[in-house]
Formats: sequence, structure tokens, C-alpha cells
Amino acid sequence: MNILPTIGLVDDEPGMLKALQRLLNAEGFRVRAFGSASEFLQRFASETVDCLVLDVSMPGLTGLELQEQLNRAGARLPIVFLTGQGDIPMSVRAIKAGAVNFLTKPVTDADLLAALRAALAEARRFQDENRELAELRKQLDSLTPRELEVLRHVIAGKLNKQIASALGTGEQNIKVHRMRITAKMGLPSVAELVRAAERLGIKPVE
Amino acid sequence: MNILPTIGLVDDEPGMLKALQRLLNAEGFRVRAFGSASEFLQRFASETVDCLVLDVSMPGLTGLELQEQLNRAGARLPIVFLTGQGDIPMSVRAIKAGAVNFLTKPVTDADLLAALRAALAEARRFQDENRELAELRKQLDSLTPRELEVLRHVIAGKLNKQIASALGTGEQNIKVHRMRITAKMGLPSVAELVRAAERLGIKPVE
DNA sequence: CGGGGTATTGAACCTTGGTTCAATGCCCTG
DNA sequence: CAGGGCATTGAACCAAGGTTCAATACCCCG
Repeated sequence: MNILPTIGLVDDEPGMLKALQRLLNAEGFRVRAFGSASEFLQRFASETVDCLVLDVSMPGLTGLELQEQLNRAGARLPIVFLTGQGDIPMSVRAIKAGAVNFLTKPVTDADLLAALRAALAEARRFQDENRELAELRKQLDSLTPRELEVLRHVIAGKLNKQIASALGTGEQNIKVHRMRITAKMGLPSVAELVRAAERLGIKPVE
Repeated sequence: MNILPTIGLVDDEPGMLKALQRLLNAEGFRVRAFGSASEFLQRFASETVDCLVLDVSMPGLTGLELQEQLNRAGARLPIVFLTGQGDIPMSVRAIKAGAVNFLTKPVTDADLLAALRAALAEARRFQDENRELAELRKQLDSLTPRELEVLRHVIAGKLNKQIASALGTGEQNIKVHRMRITAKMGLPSVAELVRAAERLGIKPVE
């Protein structure tokens, strides 16, 4: 998010893009406009945005399909839908898929800005969480496969003796591996390893 | 949920209640009908339901307000909205508040039944989780205040030595307390204590 | 082929946790 | 007051984890 929140606009009507861009610029946001879902997908790697304002009905990929694709990719980008031909089933689907809001044109400036504030707040939460997770993930990736396997036993509460026999090796090895695990992860206690593994999606063995 | 899934209907139109009741009975559900939100609130303690079909616009408390009240009370009852005068903002609000679906009258039997199947599946998930949690909670409540305090240190990864000095007592006490904690909770390893405490909302000390 | 990262193994030592005896003091309730 | 539940304490012992030495073996990459 740097200092200036950046909002991505995806809409196939150039007039709508222009108008929104003017409004949001006046409100102090940085804006990046995309004429279609595929254009966004091509450019969003280089032109990052903090949240999206998305039209539903567009030629090519629809807004809902774009949302789905972003979700599958794990992008977790807050989305505000803004559409002229919305109906209730669409809005239900969008919100269930995690959209921040689902607004219909014409929209008041106040409604749009309120939704964007909510979206940006959510973006900040995501980014904070991602920063923490990225650090943990980096440390996790520095573990060797064997160490990861031992970790999965440790967070299951297994004794070194049990881990050794499960892995077909000796207890001393497990001790060595555990020492390296706690060193690499910077987490000296089993309790913290359990919590970190949970956040990283590491499943305990068994 | 017993054997027969029970569905609560809340609608102010008696004709609608009748029609729905007939449909759902034919599908093998048990049905309990309520003519208003307040009638449901009065009777739902004794006449439990597994999920709710809820009209939005009713005299007195609206469906959305009833949903909000149930949420505040922590009821976690899956809700399918079914309404004649729905609009997009309503549906957004309902889904954000956790509704399973938001359907508009007239509704096809297939749509309603699909929504109810989803709602009942969610109800089962809630009930399973609640059963597990209730067992843990019971064991947790059997801990003395002192043992709970020790537990909060243990799941923070503290050593007995540190816990003792933090609580102004000796290391032997902590060992005794830990022994009783693991016995009462039935969880021999620190790893499992951490996970159980997390689910119960017990915060580690510090 | 040589070297680096990884996995393994043994030994010895210390720290910590877990368990079991037994006993004391406090506080609240019947 | 008597009894029960709770917190505490000491001693002693065993089991388990943590640490540090050192050495061997495997495998892949340059």
C-alpha cells in the first residue's frame, strides 16, 4: 500500500473508468484502470493494487469469474463490485466468495467511498498478516525435508523415541534435527512451534 | 438434529407457511412454523430447530434483525432467507452476517431444497464442533484457578522455572499443577494443550 | 572427480519434566 | 467446629529433552 492507497478499476465502459478515476483521484487515491478482466490479469503482476472495483458484466471474463480466479490463485485482494445489471443471486455469490461489497450503478460517491475504505482496511489486514507469514514461511522453507518431517511429529506431541521409530532411525538423530529446527525457526518452545505450524498450514502427523 | 432434520419457518403470511410446510413435510423434514420473529424467539428455547427459513419483511422484528439478534446471542443457527421484497443491499447484509442463502419468491422447490441441504450440512458442522468444544470446555472448567493460570504459562512455552517465579512460588508446585492439568484435560502433550487452548479461546500469558 | 549440503551415529553431560511418596496451611461451607 | 478442596513444600528418582564433541556416509552439482 506504500503511502498512497492504490485502487484498481476494471470496467469495459471507458466513460465509467474516466468518471471513477476522476472521483478517486480527487479523493487522494492512486488509480489504475483496466478495460477488461484479462487486461488486469496481464498487468497486475507489475502494476500492483491494494483493492479492486470490479464490474460484473463484461465481455470476456466476467467480474465474478475474475474474482474466482483470484481466489483460486490465493490473491486475497479485497473486491468491491460495481455493476449496472446486478441481481440478487450475483450479489450472493460475490459476497460468499469474499467480496467487500456489491454496489449497483448509479452509486453515490459516499457509498462507493465507504466501500473502498472498508476494502482498504481489509487490504491492510491482509498485508500485515502476509508480512508475518512471509517471515515464518521463509524460515520454514530453510528446513530440510527430513527436518520438516520431524517437525510434523513434534507438533503432534510425539516423543523423540516415537519419532525415531516412526522414521526408522535413532533417537539421537531426532534430537539433532529438533535442535536445528528450533534454531532455524527461531522458536525455542514446542508451544510456539505448534502455533507457527498451524498458521503455516503444516498438519501434525497422523 | 436427532434423526429427522427439523426446519424452522418464520413468515407472517399464513398461506406461505402452509405451503412451505406441506412441501418440506413431503420431503421428509420435520417443520416448526412461527408467525413472527418474536414468536420464534419465545418458543425456540423449547422447540429447537436445525436451521431457519426466514422472511425478511415482517411486521415487528424483520428477518435481518432477527438474524442479528441470534448472532449476538452466539446461536450460530444456519439461516436461509426467502422473501418477496428483497433487494441487493439486503442480500449483501444477510450473507455478510452469515446467511446460507438469500432466495426470492417465487422460489423453485429445487432451489429451496438445495439451500436447505446446504443449511443442514452447516448445522451438522456446527453441532459437531460444538460437541467437541463442550467436552473440552467441561474439562477446562474442572481446572482450579491456579491450574488455569499455570496452563496459560505452559501454552506460552514457559519453563517450569519461569512459571514458578512469575507466580511467586516454587518449581515443585508447578510440576504438581501440570500433572493435574494434563490428567484433567486428558491431553498429555504440550502440543495438544496448545491446540485445545486455542480452540477454547485461552490466551497464552504475556 | 571434488566439495557442500544433508542424514546419520555414538558418546557423554546437563537441564528439564514427570512421578510418587509424604506433610502442612488456608479458606470456605455444612 | 469439622471436613473438603485447594495451594504449597520437600525429597528423591526416573525419563526425556537439549547440547556439544566427533565422525561417517550419501547424493547432487559444478
